Amino acid sequence: MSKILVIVESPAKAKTIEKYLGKGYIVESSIGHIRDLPKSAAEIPPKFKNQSWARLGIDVEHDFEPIYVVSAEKKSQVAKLKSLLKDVDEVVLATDDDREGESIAWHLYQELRPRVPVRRMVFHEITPEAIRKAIQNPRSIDQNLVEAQETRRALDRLYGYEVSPVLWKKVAPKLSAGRVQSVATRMLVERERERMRFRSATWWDLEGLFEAKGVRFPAALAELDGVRLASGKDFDAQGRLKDGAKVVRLAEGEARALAQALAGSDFRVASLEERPFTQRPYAPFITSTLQQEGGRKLGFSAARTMRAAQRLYEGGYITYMRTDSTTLSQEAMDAARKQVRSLYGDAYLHPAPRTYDKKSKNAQEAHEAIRPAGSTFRTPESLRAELGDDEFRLYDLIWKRTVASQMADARGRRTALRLEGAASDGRRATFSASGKTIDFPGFLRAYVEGSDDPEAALEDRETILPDVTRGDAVEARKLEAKSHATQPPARYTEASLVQALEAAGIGRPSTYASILSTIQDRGYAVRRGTALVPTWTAFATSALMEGNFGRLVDYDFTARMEEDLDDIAGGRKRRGPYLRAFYFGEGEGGLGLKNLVESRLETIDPREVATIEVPRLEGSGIEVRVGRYGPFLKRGEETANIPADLAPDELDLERAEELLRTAQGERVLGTDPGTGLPVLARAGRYGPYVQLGEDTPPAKTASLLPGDKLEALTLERALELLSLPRFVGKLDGEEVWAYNGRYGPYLKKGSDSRNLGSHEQLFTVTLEEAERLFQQPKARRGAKGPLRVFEYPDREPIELREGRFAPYLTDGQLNASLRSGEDPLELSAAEARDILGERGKPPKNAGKRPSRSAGTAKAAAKGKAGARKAAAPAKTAARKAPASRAAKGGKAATKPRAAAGSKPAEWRELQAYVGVLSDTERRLVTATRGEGRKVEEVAPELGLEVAKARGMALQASKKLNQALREARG
DNA sequence: CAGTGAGCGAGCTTCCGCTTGACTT
Repeated sequence: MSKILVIVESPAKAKTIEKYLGKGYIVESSIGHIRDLPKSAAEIPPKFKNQSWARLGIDVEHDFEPIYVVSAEKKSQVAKLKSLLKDVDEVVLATDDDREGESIAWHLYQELRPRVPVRRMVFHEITPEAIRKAIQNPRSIDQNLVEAQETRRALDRLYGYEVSPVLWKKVAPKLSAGRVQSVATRMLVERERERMRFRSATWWDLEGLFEAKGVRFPAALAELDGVRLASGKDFDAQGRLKDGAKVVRLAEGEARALAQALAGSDFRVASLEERPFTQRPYAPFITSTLQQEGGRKLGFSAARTMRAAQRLYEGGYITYMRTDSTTLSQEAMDAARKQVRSLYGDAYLHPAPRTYDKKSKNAQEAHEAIRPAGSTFRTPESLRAELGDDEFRLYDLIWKRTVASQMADARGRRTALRLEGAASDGRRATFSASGKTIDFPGFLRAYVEGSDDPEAALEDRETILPDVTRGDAVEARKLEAKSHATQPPARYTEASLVQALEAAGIGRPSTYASILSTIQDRGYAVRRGTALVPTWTAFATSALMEGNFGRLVDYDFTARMEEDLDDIAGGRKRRGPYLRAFYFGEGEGGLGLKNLVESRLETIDPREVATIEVPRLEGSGIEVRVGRYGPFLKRGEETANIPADLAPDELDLERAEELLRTAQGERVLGTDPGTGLPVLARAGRYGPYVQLGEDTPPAKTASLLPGDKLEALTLERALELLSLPRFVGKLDGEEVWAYNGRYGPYLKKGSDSRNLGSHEQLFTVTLEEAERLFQQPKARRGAKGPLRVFEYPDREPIELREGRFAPYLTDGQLNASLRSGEDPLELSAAEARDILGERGKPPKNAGKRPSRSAGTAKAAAKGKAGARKAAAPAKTAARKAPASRAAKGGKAATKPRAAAGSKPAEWRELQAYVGVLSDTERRLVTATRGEGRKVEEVAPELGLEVAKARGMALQASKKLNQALREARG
């Protein structure tokens, strides 16, 4: 008997199908994609490593030929499939019937290279008949569809891997950009910008409680003397009444006076309108709506909803949970209708089977809607005992929604009632009340959709009005003036962002949940309650993207891409030309990503990118910037960290001033008894420190030591820190001092120095210990020694040393760092030799450059290409290099000094270069540094604000130092 | 976003979309 191997994507699906197919069939799964472009350097096959395009995983020079690798976690599955292949006579590739599914089938074919016949087929429904029918109608792999997928993959890779590095260099390392996440982030940012520009308007009205025929009901003032009362929709986002709005706007006093004037008035029914309505049930669940309702009704995050759904699917309780199709199979339709009839009766059944149009853009519809599995739906109650809590609640939701989708419309009436009364001042007031009566609940018996807006949900409930007719008297029980305010547009929640992305055709059901975690993991958004609040980093990134890669964050970008992919799938376009236009800019309207990125790397000024526009701070001289240590405010030389829990739209001028006043972390600890000067704790660019005196420059500063916390610092400890350096004693006639330095604690004796083991030793080290330390050679090469030494008969020994970044190997000529997977303890001599041979490199700075300034180095490296714009790129480079180092968790220790080894220059040395300064700068520095006067005193004479003068003085000093360095060569 | 002296050495971060465990807590 012949055997057939059927390969599907999901193991759970494989299990189900195997049951239906029975003997003669082996059903296995690929577990999704089996191959992909290499993710990182470690996955790139060695033979491509030297190619300039290797980091992309796509040979952009040869028609965008992709490199595919079987990722580590799929290797065992691929091996399993290969071994199963040996014993079968035929292979059936039954992956999903969409672009990705077709591609998986093709990759399976490529990777497995079966020697037996291969057929491609698709199931749209998992029932014995449907599967048997599919098996009888095989087709071949659709190469155009595969090509469309490959195009999509390449475009996403090129976008992500070309643009992300721009962010690393201009904003912060490890950030990312991508077709989906960058648009998602932009949506959050744009909404927050609206909120930041928003000005609220307030108005007043009257709310009354009326009674007629024994029924009490609320009604609100709608008109005054026939003119409509202003309400929220009459105001614009600036809090102004819209042009041409013919309305009355009541102020508080007027509203209260009117309430008084109406007290005791007679009211009559002026009009009564009744309109019938019907309401259709909602479409069965797809991934996005399931996530939305899971969030609204159950309070689940998108990820939690999907975890529960996955378990339900694996247990065979529901159909596949990653779908964009609202279609129910015939089997499901029958089951739902049967259940409606038995649970609610024929009256509740919609006369004909209901179908729902696909509603999302770019839907691929490879699966059916999410619904209870099987041809008979099990009721939630019957599963109570066997399901976990989350699963039960989610199943209940799915079951209700599916059943409701086949039920009858709800029918009811909406009534609008208007009441009139005359005020004592002669004005005529009209109140309106609305009611809603459900005559026949239909599907509402089973399911009411949740809402993001609880107020709207409340209004949705049934409201009963008394059975009155025109002219009937109505009694006012209570009349109250009430204030209202317009609200800014609401922030996105996880659910509403998914909805917005889906509406724009961006992202796929399988990725919605991970999009949300990506933008949170990258620090573009944080959750506050259910709301997603964009961070300042998101503002900086989005502004960069909008200003420099506008087309890539266009909301229609994906939509246009999808059209092009459809053309490729339909054979009307080719992958090559399309990608060449996108990447190289060939052809009309081609984007030309490669050149765009190159030119933007030159032109984008990181300082500009780091500065964020905040409308409410315009003209105040206060800037918001994102720096290495997070967002901060800046006004001249004053700075203050912006607390993480302050949402961008909450930062107004008042708050900003307050933050600057009590600069975060900055506080006065007390007074130094010795000098009488105040002791301040502050957060600086090199971390927290304490400062003696309020002047600029302060009398003294000292960094906090590793165990110290800025928030918990005491005056006592601060004074201790400020007491450094400590005089330890005299050795050989020279003074020994204990310093806390850039590279840690150390002892200094004349021009000689030694590291100390711990910071506490600064306070405890004795002269005897110091003497011993100075007797030992300097703690460099010899002191630490290699971790291990590998010896070889035929070559120099190789040493394994502890490095600043990671352990590394060296033989004196070549060095190579160990990578994450390589254990320094497990390493063998042979491996060490291989590693050094494979990627050993001679030291870069073999004692050539006097300056380690990154700015100089980068500018120099740019050489010919950058010569034209030498000034601008140099500035760029100077800032970005320290940024990338610092963010790695390295402290100030790795910051390069502009001029190694130079001491702060003396004024008399600098004086010679005042020619490089402007007139004002020169007068300022001469007065402060030359004559020792205070900035506060000099500033008014020069017509400057003190803060500005401080900044100028600092700039001037930098210029002078720069000039001095240049002169020294 | 403060100032406080030394120096061998790097390699990586990142995309979107298809799928589950294998890990630990």
